[in-house]
Amino acid sequence: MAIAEKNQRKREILEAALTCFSESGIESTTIDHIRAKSGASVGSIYHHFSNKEGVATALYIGALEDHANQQFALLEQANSAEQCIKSLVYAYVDWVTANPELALFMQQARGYVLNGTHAEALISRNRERLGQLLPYLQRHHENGSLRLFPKELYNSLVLGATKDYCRIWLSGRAKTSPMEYREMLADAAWRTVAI
Amino acid sequence: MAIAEKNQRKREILEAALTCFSESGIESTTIDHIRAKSGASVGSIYHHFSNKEGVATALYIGALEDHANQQFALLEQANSAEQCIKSLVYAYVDWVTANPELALFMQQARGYVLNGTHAEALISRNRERLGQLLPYLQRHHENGSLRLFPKELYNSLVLGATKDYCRIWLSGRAKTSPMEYREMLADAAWRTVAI
Amino acid sequence: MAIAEKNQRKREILEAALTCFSESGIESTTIDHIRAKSGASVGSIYHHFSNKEGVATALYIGALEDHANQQFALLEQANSAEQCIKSLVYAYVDWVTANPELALFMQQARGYVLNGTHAEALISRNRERLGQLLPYLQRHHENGSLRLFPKELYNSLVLGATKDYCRIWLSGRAKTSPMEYREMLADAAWRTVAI
Amino acid sequence: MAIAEKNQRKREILEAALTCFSESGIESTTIDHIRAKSGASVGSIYHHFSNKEGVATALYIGALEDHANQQFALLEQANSAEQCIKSLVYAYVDWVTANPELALFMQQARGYVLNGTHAEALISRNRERLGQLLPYLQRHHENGSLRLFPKELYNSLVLGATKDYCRIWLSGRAKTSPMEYREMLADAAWRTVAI
DNA sequence: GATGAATGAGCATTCATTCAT
DNA sequence: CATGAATGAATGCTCATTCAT
Repeated sequence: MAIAEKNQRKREILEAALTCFSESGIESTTIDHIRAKSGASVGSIYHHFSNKEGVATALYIGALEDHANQQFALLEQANSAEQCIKSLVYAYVDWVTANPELALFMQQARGYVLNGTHAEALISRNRERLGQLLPYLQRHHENGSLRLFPKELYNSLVLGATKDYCRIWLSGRAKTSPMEYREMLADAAWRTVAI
Repeated sequence: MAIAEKNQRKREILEAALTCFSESGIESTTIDHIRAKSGASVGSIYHHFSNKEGVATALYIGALEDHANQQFALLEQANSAEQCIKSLVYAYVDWVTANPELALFMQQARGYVLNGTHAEALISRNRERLGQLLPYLQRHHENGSLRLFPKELYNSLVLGATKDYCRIWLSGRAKTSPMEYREMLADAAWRTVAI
Repeated sequence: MAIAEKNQRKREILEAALTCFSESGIESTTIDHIRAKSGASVGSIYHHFSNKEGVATALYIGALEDHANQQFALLEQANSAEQCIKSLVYAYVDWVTANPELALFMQQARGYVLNGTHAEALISRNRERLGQLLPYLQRHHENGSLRLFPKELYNSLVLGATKDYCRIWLSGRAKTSPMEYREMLADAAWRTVAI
Repeated sequence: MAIAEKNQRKREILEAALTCFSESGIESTTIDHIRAKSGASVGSIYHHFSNKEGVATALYIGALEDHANQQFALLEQANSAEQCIKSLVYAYVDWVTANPELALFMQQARGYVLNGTHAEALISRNRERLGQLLPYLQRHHENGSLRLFPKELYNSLVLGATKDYCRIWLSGRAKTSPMEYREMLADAAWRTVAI
């Protein structure tokens, strides 16, 4: 379970919220839905999270953290440029298929959360995470095994296809799990950026 | 302008709605916002479009049509597998950079419109359009110049990176116009599916 | 009736609100109380007044206007310093006894309305009204028939006792109508500021 | 400091409440505001005072007591009708300028506290206090140095102007401290009721 | 005495939609 | 076709109060 929260009540609320969000979308989910599904009272929800936005943000940050951790775990085992690139695809596919509800939520959440009060905190955190990623890749640039691309294009080239298919799958428009295309997507990613 | 509507009042409403939608999101846009921006009355909006959903759907369908037309115009000039694949990228980049407001709207709209009354009509229309696309590609499959992939993966492999970067650009997280990366993205797409 | 509003619906709402406000206080009156008493719908209330505060402000301004008009009507008939001063007391007593609900409301409203969005408009309007009052009094200063006091003290010296008794009467703590003490209060006011 | 309360925690709560009340009004002040300002916990507030109303009432009664004491202290030194009347003004002005926060609170509190559970206790206490006042004045009536007025009008005639100006000053609408007008107000009061 | 999590009735306000003119 | 007043269900949120620890 990607929702790591010690306090039981908070966890119950977050889990209920996640289900509601991924079933009906964030904006269509009402506090009362979350209340009904979580068993907590309205007041309790507001006691632990200041806002509906607060609930979404807590979920969002937790998921981001979780995904980043798994990504780094895989990256650290990679010994070549190829393994490195493929790790990124693996990490994405693995996380999405392991947490489809959260993954679906994350797609809607960006627009919702990034308009809220916590936008700046999130953006700086994201930058930081990206900064941690770069050293891994740069190592291989120097070896000459990676094509040169504008930095801002890299992520899209490596993960674009994977993200797109995952999105389609999560929305129900494709039936086959990304897991089955894991290698294919990793190969394609590597082909895209390899010399 | 991608909004082709002869009736002036209807066009005014659609244009106002588009601006509102892309500024604040579809769900956060109220009929009253559209009324204020368009200069039409509430009653008039409901007279021309039966619904808020009706406004969004009209916009959505018009944009889809427009994009498809441009896509086919480019595809018809393509003489090789490579030109064919690249045309798809070009068409996407060109349309998005020419209609950024509409493009932003389309991303949010899918979720909104596909829950509404017109969902089925849209889905079948989409299938149809995809059906029109296939002959172009199949021609080249038979020539053996394209890799074999599961059909449902094709779109993501070809357009995934492009769509991802466009999304980032539209959201303001990247500054460089996709237009500048048009060739790079087209090359990458071709490299991904070429033998 | 001190509520002069041509639009019938608006008047119904204002009258209902006044009754509620003077019965239960402004803060304790809910929009739903006003809705029930006025027969209008919630939406209609918000259509005509942007706010609960908007309702209170409309009432407040209307009452202020009405009282000021009556005050000037009396003042214009006054030919001496004494008549002038007494007119102010008469106007106050007459208005309060003629509009006890409104008068009660005005006392609570000051604190409520003057914190809201319209505070500044009200303050400047009040200053203006006070400005119109001064010429009447100054005429008599020059005749030497009035004691000299700091300007900011004048109002309290002339009307303080009247206001205080009216307040007590409105709150139910005194039973005798201020109307019965009209002359006594006017005499006292005159004695306070006369040479 | 007019808040005399031996128990430190209770005093902290009362002082915090007073500040909140006079800053934002009684109804707008929440238990949580008081909690934050006092440093006590919600539970602690409810332990010491059974209610929000209980907090306000404690404050109200304490202030009433304090003011009454000062009033009698001055009255007892008065040897003539004139000194007696003026003492009442002095006591009022002195107390208000010494305890502006409390004074502001008292004005709002009447309406709030007199609707609550303790209303009757307060009213009878007030009557009692008024009863204690009468002998002082009656002494001078018999001497013929005071005008005859209906009993219920007396307080307003003597203190009306003073109360009114203090109210204006407390609300910030007048800048000059009542202290500076102490003699003027006392003279005016005397002129109003003297033969 | 102290703490703060939990409760839930209550409230102001929003907004899509209808309909008489 | 156009207008905008009217409707009322729905929603996010507040806050006094209780109570287990």
